[in-house]
Amino acid sequence: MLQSNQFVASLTKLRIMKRKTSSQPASSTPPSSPHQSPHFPVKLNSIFDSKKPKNILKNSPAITTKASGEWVPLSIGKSELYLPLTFPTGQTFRWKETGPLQYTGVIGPHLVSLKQLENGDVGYHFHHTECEESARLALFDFLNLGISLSEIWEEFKVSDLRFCELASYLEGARVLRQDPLECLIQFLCSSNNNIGRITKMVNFLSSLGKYLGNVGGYDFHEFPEINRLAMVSETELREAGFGYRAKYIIGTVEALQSKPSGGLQWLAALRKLNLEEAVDALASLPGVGPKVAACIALFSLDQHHAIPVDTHVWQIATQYLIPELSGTRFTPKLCSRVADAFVCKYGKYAGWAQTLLFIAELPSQKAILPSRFCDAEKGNVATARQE
DNA sequence: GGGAGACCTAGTAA
DNA sequence: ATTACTAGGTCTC
Repeated sequence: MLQSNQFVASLTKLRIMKRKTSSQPASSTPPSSPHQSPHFPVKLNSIFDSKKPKNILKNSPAITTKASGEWVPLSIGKSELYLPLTFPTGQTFRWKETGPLQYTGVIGPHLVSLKQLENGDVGYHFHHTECEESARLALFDFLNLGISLSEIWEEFKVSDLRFCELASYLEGARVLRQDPLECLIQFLCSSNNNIGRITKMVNFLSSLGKYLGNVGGYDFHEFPEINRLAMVSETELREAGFGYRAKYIIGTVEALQSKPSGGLQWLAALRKLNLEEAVDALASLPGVGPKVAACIALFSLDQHHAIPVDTHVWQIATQYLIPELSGTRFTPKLCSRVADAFVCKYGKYAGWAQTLLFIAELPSQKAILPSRFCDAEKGNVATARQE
């Protein structure tokens, strides 16, 4: 078992003690944006504005914020959270890079920026929030700070030499605790798709939510509620480039609306089930198969040993975990086989281990890893491992 | 039960 | 310049 008590304790302390210790010198970086803000078809917004002028885009006079000012330190250090290995690695498509080592996103109703400070720690800054205290709680929750990354990594390192080596280069790759609805809809968009287009699709849906502000050239919105999502037609989604996933969104939103307890509550309840039950429940939604279900389970439902098995993970697994299957083709049936192998090797937090191994396979990371980590990838020609 | 095909689309490789 | 294939899969025969 894992003892993260001290860690939680220190966090609690952090929360309780009003930082009277004069605020960090804070490397403030107003996010001047070299980025151009993504564009969405504007027509949809106007269409729906007329239908339901409610809380959609009631853009209070454009709050254009800069994350200047103070970065409040989380006091957890880089080993607990390194932003570039946590945010742009496929867990969420809602956060944007708004500066050097700086990412901005929305948690519930709160618009927040995070920045890796010069001392390695992470600082946060709320742009738009009505209650600083609840925003902070939401942030800690979202960052999954109740779990000590370094503690669980210690166990992985002991049992796996390769993990140990990779970990020294890829410190701070944390698993987030996202909102289940947001996570579900995002990964519905992800099937058989690439990050660029997924991001575009997620941006489109996000823009239906309440506008919160602009940071670094990006507009940020609360994630739209189920009823708001239900107002979009399949045709509109297709026109927005969703392809066949349009009907997944429509179908899933309808299914959620029809839940007796309400879709939100139904989703929230999945956090209390065991992994298999949660995955089965998710898979009852159109467009949710084993891979997507595992992503949602791991990234939003506290199912820390869920393993999203895709082609990459299949490669990893057949190379290092179940070499007897190397060379064979990946089929959905083998999903559970792979997942089992990961859990067997890494235990309760296998999903967290998988996350690091997955990140190590990304082209962006391969580039900065010593070449010996890449050798085995080409094929199993020279699987020269420790023998 | 499980193995092929089809499905949207943009980007890259032949 | 076309064609084929891939990319964080799922659904349907």
